[in-house]
Formats: sequence, C-alpha cells, structure tokens
Amino acid sequence: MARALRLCPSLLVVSGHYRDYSTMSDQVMDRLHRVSGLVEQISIDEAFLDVSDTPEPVEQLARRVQTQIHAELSLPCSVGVAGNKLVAKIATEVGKMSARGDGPPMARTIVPAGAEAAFLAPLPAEMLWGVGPKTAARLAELGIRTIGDLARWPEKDLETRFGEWGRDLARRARGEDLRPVVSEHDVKSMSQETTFARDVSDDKELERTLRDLAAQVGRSLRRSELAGKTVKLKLRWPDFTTLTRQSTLSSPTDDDVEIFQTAVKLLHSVRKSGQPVRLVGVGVSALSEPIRQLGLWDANTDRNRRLQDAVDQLRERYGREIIQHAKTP
DNA sequence: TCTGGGGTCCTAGGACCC
DNA sequence: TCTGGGGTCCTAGGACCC
Repeated sequence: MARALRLCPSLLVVSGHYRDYSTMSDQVMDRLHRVSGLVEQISIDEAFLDVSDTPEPVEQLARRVQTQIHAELSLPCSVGVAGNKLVAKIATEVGKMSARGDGPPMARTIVPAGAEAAFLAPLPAEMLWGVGPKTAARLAELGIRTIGDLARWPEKDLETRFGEWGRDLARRARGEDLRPVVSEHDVKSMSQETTFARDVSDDKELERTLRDLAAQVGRSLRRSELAGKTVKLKLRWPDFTTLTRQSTLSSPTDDDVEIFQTAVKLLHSVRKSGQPVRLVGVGVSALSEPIRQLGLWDANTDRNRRLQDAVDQLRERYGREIIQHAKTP
C-alpha cells in the first residue's frame, strides 16, 4: 500500500551554512532534487526530502548527499534522518550542536524507527517546533523542562491549559508527526518593511517610504503573477509598540498606486501628523491570480498597466534606483 | 541581544446574513 | 416584532520560525 509509505517516510533535512547566498541555495536544491523527487524547501538553507522510495540505505544516502554537496559546492551541511519531519528537523539541530572541532558542522544524525520518543526525551522543550520563549516559560511553571517531561504529562491536562495546541504539543513530544513532505507551498502574503535609523516624524518622508515599499510589494506580486485583496499597514512607534491596520479591497490588486493609496489611508487613520514612527511596512494578503478585465472604463488602467510593465523591465535590468518618483516640493 | 526582515498560523471579537 | 443560533468574513494582535 503506497499510503503506508506516506505515514512513515524517511526524511532528511539538509542544513547548509550559506544564509547569504541565494544562488548557492539554488545549486544545493538542484543536487537534492536529483536524490528525491519530493523535496520541500523550508528556508534558504534547509529542505526535507522524502526518500522512502529510494532503495539505497538511508545512512549511505545521507553520507552521499553530504559528501557530494561538500565536494561540488565546497559547502558544509548537516543531515538528519528520521521517520517524520519533526524528528528529522530536531535530529539535524542536535547533530549541529554536538559537532565538535573547528569550522562549520558536518553532522549526520539518524533516528531509527521506534526510537523517536527516546531520542527526544532528554532535549529541552524549546527544541520542539512551535515552542518559543513564551510557551517554554508557561511549561517551566509546570515543571516541564524537557520533551520527556512533556511526553509524560497527562495529555488531557495539556489540552485544558493550551486548548487544541495542547494536544499537538503532546503528540509532538512523543515524536509523532504525520505531515507529508510537500514540494510546493502557496505563498500566502507578501510584504516589505523598513526600520528607520532614527524615528521619522516628517509626513512627506513617511509617505515617500510607504510609496517605495508599496512599489516593491507590487513588483513582487507582478513577478509572481499574483494579486492581493487585503492591504496591511504596519507601524511601530518609538516605544516599540507595533500595530497593524488592514483593509480589504473589492477586487485583488497588483498595482503600486492602489496599494500605496490604501496604505496611506490606513496611515492617516492611526497616525496624527508629525507623530514619530520607528518602522513602517506594507503587506498584501488574500492572494490570487490577478483579474484583468478590459472594459469601457479600463483604457486608463490598461495604460497604467503597460507603463508599470515598462518600469518593471527597466528596474529589472538597471536596478531599482533607475526610476524614481518626482519629489513633491 | 533593547530589538532586522519576511513570513506562517492561531485566536478572539464584531459585523452581517440566514 | 423579538430572540437565538450558526456560519462566514473581516480585523487586530500575538507567538513563532528562519
């Protein structure tokens, strides 16, 4: 039964150490795709591979992948192998942490089927996916410090305290994870934000920044052939409190000006003129394919569209700075 | 890490409709 | 007309991840 394989795949997480180089990322992912048809990239330097259909023994496979990437690309990488994504990810982390010696770690950590809970038990609860500082603190109040502590805690009680999330927590602590490796994720939102070197009080400067961010978001949307229906403004005051305001449009947009105008309206609704701001951001969500309808009233829209395409192309070729908005006096 | 940027998911409340 | 329940959408904020 093919299904059974999905429930217990053998997984590798490869973790490179090249956070700054996206072309490196492409090259590594290219190598990984030769190993398995099912690769899930989870960040610039990490990916899950479903190797349950690969005849080669996983230990040998893991070594081969690691050696190949190191030899061909001069990149160190760590590999974790386990029956599911959760444990494979943690295995990789554990390997990296326990790697000794100079230079970046080249660890291989393999957790055999059935040994998941025992492998996780001594590790700190924060190593579980989804347990950050806040949850860790709440767990510590109960005397729960390791994943083993968590696994021993009555699941019903976790459910009472944490709701649905408590049940997930209990499952994860036992090393259970049924999520399949998926090669493609739909993008849910796109955003751009910037933190100012100093607080900005000038309305015009703020709006210029907003216009620039909106243009960047618009360009990302067009490049991905997506449009968004909800525009979100993010603001951070000098005291670091952060707020968001969003507005849903009547139809999805990928237009710089529409994104900007929506964002600036939101800005005016929460900020008094002259009020200092530390960070400003613009995002677009509720993404779908852009709807382009050309009707009686759309000659103008069509012209804007062609203009925007031309600007995109210029910027693609000569950089973002090549075309600027005329500064308002 | 007195704090960068771009994401995801979850929760909770209110509006609105049937 | 009043009341209530449930579903869905929208909004805002928070926790978390890399």
